[in-house]
Amino acid sequence: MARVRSEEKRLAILAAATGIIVEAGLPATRTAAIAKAAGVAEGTLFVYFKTKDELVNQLYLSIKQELAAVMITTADNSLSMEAKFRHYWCKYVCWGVENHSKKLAMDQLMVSAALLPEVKEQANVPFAEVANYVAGCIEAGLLKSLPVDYVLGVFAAMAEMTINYVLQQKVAVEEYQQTGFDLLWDAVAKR
Amino acid sequence: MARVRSEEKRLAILAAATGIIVEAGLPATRTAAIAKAAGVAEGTLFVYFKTKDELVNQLYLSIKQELAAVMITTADNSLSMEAKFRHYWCKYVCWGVENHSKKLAMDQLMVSAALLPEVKEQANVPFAEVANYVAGCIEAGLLKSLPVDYVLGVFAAMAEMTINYVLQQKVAVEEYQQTGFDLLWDAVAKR
Amino acid sequence: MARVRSEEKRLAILAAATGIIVEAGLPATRTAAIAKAAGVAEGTLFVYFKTKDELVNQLYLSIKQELAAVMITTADNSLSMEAKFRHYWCKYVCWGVENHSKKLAMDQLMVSAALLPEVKEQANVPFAEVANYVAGCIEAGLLKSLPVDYVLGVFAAMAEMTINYVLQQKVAVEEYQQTGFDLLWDAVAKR
Amino acid sequence: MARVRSEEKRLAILAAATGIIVEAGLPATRTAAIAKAAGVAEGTLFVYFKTKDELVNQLYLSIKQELAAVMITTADNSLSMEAKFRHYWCKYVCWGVENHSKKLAMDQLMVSAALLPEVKEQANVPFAEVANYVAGCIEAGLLKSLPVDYVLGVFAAMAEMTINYVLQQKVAVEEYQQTGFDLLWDAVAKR
DNA sequence: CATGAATGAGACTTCATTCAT
DNA sequence: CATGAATGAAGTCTCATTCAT
Repeated sequence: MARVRSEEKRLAILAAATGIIVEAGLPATRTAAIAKAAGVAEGTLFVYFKTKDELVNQLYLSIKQELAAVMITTADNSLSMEAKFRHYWCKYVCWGVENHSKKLAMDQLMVSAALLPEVKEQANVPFAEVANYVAGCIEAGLLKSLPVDYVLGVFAAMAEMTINYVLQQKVAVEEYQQTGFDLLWDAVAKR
Repeated sequence: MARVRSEEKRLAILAAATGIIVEAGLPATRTAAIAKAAGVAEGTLFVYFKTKDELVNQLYLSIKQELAAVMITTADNSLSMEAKFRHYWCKYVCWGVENHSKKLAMDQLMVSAALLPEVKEQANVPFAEVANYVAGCIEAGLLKSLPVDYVLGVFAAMAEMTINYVLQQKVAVEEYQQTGFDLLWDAVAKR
Repeated sequence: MARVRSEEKRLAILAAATGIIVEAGLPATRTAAIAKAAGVAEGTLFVYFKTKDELVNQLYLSIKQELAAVMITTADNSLSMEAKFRHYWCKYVCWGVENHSKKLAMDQLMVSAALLPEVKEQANVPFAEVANYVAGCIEAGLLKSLPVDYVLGVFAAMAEMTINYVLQQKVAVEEYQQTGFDLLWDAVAKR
Repeated sequence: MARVRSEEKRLAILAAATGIIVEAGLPATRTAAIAKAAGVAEGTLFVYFKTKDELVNQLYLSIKQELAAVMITTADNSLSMEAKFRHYWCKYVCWGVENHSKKLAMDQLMVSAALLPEVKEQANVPFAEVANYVAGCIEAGLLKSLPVDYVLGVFAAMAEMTINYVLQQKVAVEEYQQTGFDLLWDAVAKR
């Protein structure tokens, strides 16, 4: 990390980057445009992020961490297994719908060659709790006997798809959050 | 008469582009590199595609059309409804696993700002038959009462996810083709 | 000169070049555009003119020769000295107004680095008669004692300027042909 | 504070462009060559001029403004009408002879398709005073009753021609400055 | 000879990054 | 640290010319 002076500026740059990536796509996102949108000089951006690639990686991390926080820190341990599953699902979908830009920026970042594999891994660390929880559900016979990663994949794929559907069709999030969960549950729950 | 434009060269360029996009990512894919890999001069690329963006759009179209052809032209009309659903699924997943490069290139193309909305739409035309079929299944009470687009979304999301899983985990496609379909069917079939 | 087959095609190319040079300017005039406008294939242009530069030089020559022909071959030897001077002037101005495109193309060609000095000289040969005539007028005391080239320069400058004025102001050529000649005569005639 | 944009560099670029345009012609003038001759990096040229075309237009403007300044700011209001006319003439011709490069560059710029009509117009604004003065001379009966624009056209055509003659024949400017003015005066003055 | 696909040098311009102020 | 002018490598695309058909 570069010499950091103002966390506020760092966040402004990340936020500006998010917006421009969504509007223009990552390859067409110029550091100059990010700087301008963040209200800092072109050179200042490089005080906070050594390179554009570092900015991309940091942005990825920050968004993933935010999502993890939303899903996990709000989880109530007193919930039943299915209720917790539903909790994770709802938080994911709602976050995506409410943070449209961050979600779309993620879509860009995930296919970027600039994204380092180690950062990708690091970004998954906060989700370990979800993975553990799913593993528990499988062990408990609540979910089908499948690899944890596959179940997580189904979970994420359905969530992403549902977010996209809600945003594109401009339907109410509540309805498809419910419907989507029903499909997901039917898919993965042991009968 | 002068030399005639060769479809062979056009395809060589598209194939070369696919490979390089997968290796380097779309933004880092240089027209010079594509031309060289296709075995033509740099200028020749622009004889076949006016701009790099047009090449990108044509590549998107060609891959989508190939997938549609694989799914649809092989479908047997004598199949039962569920069997046809399974047929579509298997063809999709197998095509993705066998055409790893094209699948990964698509992932890049789909988030590209160069991809024109009209081309995106055009690429969906050949899939109309699948959509009609799904609508029929819903009407027949075989599938849950959901919007056709949502079911198609679930179908595609699960298929893409399964392809990725097979490729990343290097497991046998047959197993997850089967497993994946079971999940999908449990998710969307009316009980 | 290249292998010539059809004089008709050669002239079509020169005519097409004239038009496009006027519309787009010489640097923006593409050989492909000339060929298309002339109704021949791109390669055919190079059968008639080895290079674009040769085409430019030939075009310059052909226009200058046409102007010379118009001025000189129509001159009546029975005319008085002043009348002949006026004849040359009128023919020049009228030709320019009636052959707007050729005149404007000349303006482009004359400042082109592609125009060879030897061709420039060669283009002046047909005008020798005018120069001789002017020399005679000076010797005869009709015109001021000035270098022939300077008088010719004044003649050409005034003619070009008058042509431009008529074309830009869209006034009648007859009026300024007359007015212009009066100015020219007052300028160069010995009082 | 960062480095400040230097007028010096801007002028160096314009001067370098002038020289290369004269040597090579406008179409063969490369931005890389201009930058090198100006002693700046290739990219720097585009800090001062967004495009090559803008550079061309700015150069045209700057030369025209310099000529206007030379002609007008040195004019003495106590001069008689004819003397002022002579003053304008002499300044024009001398400027052209002394600033050979700028004069030749202008010849290239004037026929360039890159030159915007609005810039052409803007370049004429500083010459309004000359036009007004000529109008006054006509009204006062000193000059023939002709449109102001036509008289200005004759003036410019004769001046340009005289400059060219002096430069090509390598004769003394003083002589033809005088001779030229006499011709011009005989041409436009009322007898 | 006529055609137009093929060529590749080279043009203009962009943009991440540096560094003088 | 903040600024934004300066940099120059590198990218896309053009176009005069060649040459297979």
